Amino acid sequence: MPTAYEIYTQLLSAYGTPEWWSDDPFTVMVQAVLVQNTAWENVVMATKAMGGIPRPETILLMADEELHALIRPCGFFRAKARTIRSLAAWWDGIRGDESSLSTEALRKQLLAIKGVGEETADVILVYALYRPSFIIDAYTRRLLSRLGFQFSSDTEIRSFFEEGLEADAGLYGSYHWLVLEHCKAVCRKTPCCDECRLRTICPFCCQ
DNA sequence: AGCCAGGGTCTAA
DNA sequence: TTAGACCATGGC
Repeated sequence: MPTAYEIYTQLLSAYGTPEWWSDDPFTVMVQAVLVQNTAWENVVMATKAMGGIPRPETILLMADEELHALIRPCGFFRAKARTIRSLAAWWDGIRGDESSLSTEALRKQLLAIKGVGEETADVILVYALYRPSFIIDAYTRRLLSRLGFQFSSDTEIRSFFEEGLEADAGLYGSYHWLVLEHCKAVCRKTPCCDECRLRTICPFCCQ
């Protein structure tokens, strides 16, 4: 079985240096909510409809109906609008002094927001706040499963990565992005080829 | 037509 | 503490 770092280097050599989500923290927060159980293309659609993700202050001034209409293509628009509003208020309040808070404290605050679960909290911590908190999503679980790992909980998966890697937000962000690149290319729910069944990371098959 | 997409909450047992 | 229902839309 490969180590967490060996998986990373394989992905890196296969897909090259990954991109960062966005340099604007609030954009990451909003898009992280919009993409919940939704195809990324729908998030792009909504982002364009808004002419870019608005500032938190702007979101807070919008009527529900307006916000609903803008994010409708992403689905679950009532719940997501509420979550985005909560995030806007939260970020508007602590922006600037968040560096004095520990990663765990920030994570706890994020999880206290309705509509923000573990994955979304970790995405925000890594890509918006540059804190190392490993992101575990369906693709991560699927890739590990294909590689032959049998974890019984996300806690175990988190330990596998966080104990096998430097606690570095840049590394965690790159890792998550690479897993995404890989799974979009080859790791669908059903193994798509013999290479996948053989538990090999195969970036070159099954487009 | 039905399934999937970078989830999360709530409820029941 | 875990499983299942539910939330909503767009693409294929």
